Parts: sequence; structure tokens; C-alpha cells
Amino acid sequence: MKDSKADKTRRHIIEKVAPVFNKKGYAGTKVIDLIQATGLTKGSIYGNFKDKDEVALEAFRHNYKEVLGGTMAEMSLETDYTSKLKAIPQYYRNNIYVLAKLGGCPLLNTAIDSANVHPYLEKESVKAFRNYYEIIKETIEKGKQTKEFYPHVDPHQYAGIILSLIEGGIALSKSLKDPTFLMESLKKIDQIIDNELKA
Amino acid sequence: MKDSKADKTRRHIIEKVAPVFNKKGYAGTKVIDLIQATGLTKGSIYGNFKDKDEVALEAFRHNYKEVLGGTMAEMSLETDYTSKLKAIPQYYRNNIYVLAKLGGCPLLNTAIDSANVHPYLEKESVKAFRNYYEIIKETIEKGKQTKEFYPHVDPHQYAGIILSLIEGGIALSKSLKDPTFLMESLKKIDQIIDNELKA
DNA sequence: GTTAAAATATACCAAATGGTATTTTTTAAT
DNA sequence: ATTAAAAAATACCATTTGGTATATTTTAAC
Repeated sequence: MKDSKADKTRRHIIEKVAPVFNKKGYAGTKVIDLIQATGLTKGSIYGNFKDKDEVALEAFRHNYKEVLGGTMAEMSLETDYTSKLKAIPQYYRNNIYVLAKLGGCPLLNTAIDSANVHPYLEKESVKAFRNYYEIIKETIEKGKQTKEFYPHVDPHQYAGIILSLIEGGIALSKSLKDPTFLMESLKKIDQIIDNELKA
Repeated sequence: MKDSKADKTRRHIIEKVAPVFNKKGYAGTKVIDLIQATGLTKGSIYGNFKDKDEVALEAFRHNYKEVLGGTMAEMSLETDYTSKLKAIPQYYRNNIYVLAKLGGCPLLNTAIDSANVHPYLEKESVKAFRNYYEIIKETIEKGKQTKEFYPHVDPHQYAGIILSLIEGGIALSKSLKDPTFLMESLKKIDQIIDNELKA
């Protein structure tokens, strides 16, 4: 594992800057914000990154990895597909403070504030969003294969509803400063899994 | 009704600029975008508005009025509270193209991309979001009073779930360019009303 | 139709922004 | 410990941005 000074600095920049981009968006984050967040100078930042775009892209990837990685980690602890699916809302319950400190879900935030402003970042966010959706959909599909879920269950439909409840719940809780919105959405997801998917 | 040339120009600016702010966000919308969207010059725009902030604020109010007004119009056509509540998803079904042309839901978009970037606009979007939530909540409360809905129904909980499904569904459909996400969310709302609220 | 006021357009400006060239400091191989 | 390379800081720069002062055109009251 190569870990030069430059590698450490790159990581340091990405980690410090990731929540800033998530909170302020691409256009709203200025180079001065990067300087303040990292405690480094402009020269140092531009010595390690080509331009603001590259920093934004890496910051988004970092944020997305945190959410996806966290979810996948919880899912992989379970064996049956009901539990795997329930690990998703559980991840958000366990990490509500992480999401708050990050400034909301990077998937939703980046999808919305890179749209029509930063084509490359927008594409990346769509890719990530689709990836997350596919993971949920495939979990439902596998649960059907093992007869855990009803055969008539539509994986696309339920993956969409689950994701909508999560993203909508996070956004609502953040905007209205009331965590119960997200909590109720997550409870609803559990309920849907138990009452509508589980055979 | 006063309707001077300036009033017409103000309206023209707001109408033309409203979708731009909704798509690009506050920080992402530059004065040149306002010039291009309106076909006017900088002097004309600044002759009618104090600054970019004022244009953004009025644009948001315009967008919000469109969504709120549209929803309220559909709701007021109904008499019972089940139908009033179902008028909300129905509004989105009927106006999916309006939302698409606008660039997503102004409530969600503005909440996310004014946060940590434009305090005044952020406040305004929170106020609007809360207002919309209250309307849904009050409709559920009134339905309980008329015994249309079960007495054990929690209006806060269900208003949050309905709003999460709507906002999440719009965001998902926009990002993944697949209107079925929103459609399935709306169908789910109808289902919830029929199976969990209606006594 | 004339004219004063209102509205719009043009020309200009200071600050902010993203980025680069250069100098200084730090790192690590010898 | 020396020193060449790597990294970081400083100083600089062009462009963009939001905004204003001024000139021109349009409106509408008489």
C-alpha cells in the first residue's frame, strides 16, 4: 500500500471537504471553503488536485462510499433476505447523527444540486443512485427466489418505495429539523417488509 | 388592480426565471442566466428588483404557489376527507409534466440547495415545507373528527409518510429518469389511505 | 402631439472567484 | 548530515460575477 505524504494530504482534503460539498453543493462551495475546511493553502490543494471539479467528484465518492459501505456492512451481517432488507432502515436508525453531521443524504443532495450545473458530477450521482436502487431491488429478487417473499411482489416497485421513504424522510427531517419524520419512514419500511413482502 | 408596465415586467421576469432557479439552485443561477431566460438586459432586471436575492425569493414563492395552489384546487373540489387526501397524489399524477418542466419539486429542491448557502431563502423554503405538511396533517385530523379515519391514526406520522413518498418519488424519478418511481409512490399513498386510514 | 416620468438599455466598475507561477519548506534517500 | 525531489505556501493573474451610474427609449397623462 502506497501511502506517500501526498496520499495522506489527498485523503485529508477529501475527508474534510466532503461534508462541505454535501452541505453547500457544488456551485455553493468556493475555493475559500476548501481552504478553511482543510486548514491548507490554495497551492497545496491545487498541488494535489487538478481543479475544483476533481475535488468535488472525489468528495462525492467518499460520501457515497460512507453510506453504501455502511448499509452493505449491516446487510452482510444477516443471512436471510428479510433481515438483509431490514438492515437498510436499521443502518439509518443507527447512523442518524452521521447523516445529520454530513448534512443530509449525499445521494439526494448531489442529485439535486449538481443537476443542470455540473454534468459530470450529475452523471456520477445518477450512477450511484441507480447502484443503490439495484442493491435493494436485487435483495428483494433474491428473497423471492428463496420463497421468503411473495412471488407476486414487484422488486422495482418496492425498491422504489423503500428508497423514496428513506430519501423523503431524510429530507423532511433535515428541513423541518425533526428526526421523527425519518424515524416514522423507517418504521413504515419495516412494516411494509413484514406485511407486504414476507410470505 | 394596478398593472403598470413595471408590474408586467416583474411578472415576466419571475415567470421566466422561476424554473431556472429551481433547476440550477440559488448559487448555480448567475445573472447571465436571468438575462438569457427573460430576454431582458441587466439594467432592466435590476431596475425591477433590488438584487439577485429578491429575484430568487420571488421565484421560489411563484414555484411554491404553483404546487400548493394546484394541490389545494384539487382538494377543494372534494367534500369528504378521504377524497381530499387522495386529491394530493392525484394532483401529482395530473401534473407530472409540469413538475418535470419545472425541474422537480421546488419545496425539496430549494430546501436542499439553499441550505447553508442562502439563509433567507432557506427559511422561506422551510416555512413553505412546514405549511404543506400542516395542510396534509390537518386534513387527516379533520378526517378523524368526522370518523372517516380510524381514531388511532397519528396525523403527524401519516402526513410525514405521505410527504416523504411524494418528495422521494419525485427526486427518484427525476434522477433516474423513470416516472414509474413517482407513480408507484403515489399508488402506495392511495393504498395507505384506503387500508390504514379509512375506518 | 407634447412632455415629464417611468422603464429599459448601455457602459462601466469593484470584488470575488478559480487557477497558476514561483518561492520556500519539508521529506526521505543516500 | 547532505541533497535532490516532493510538497506546500506565497504572490500573482485573468475571468466571472453581482451590481451601479448614466444614457436612451418608451409610456401615458395632459
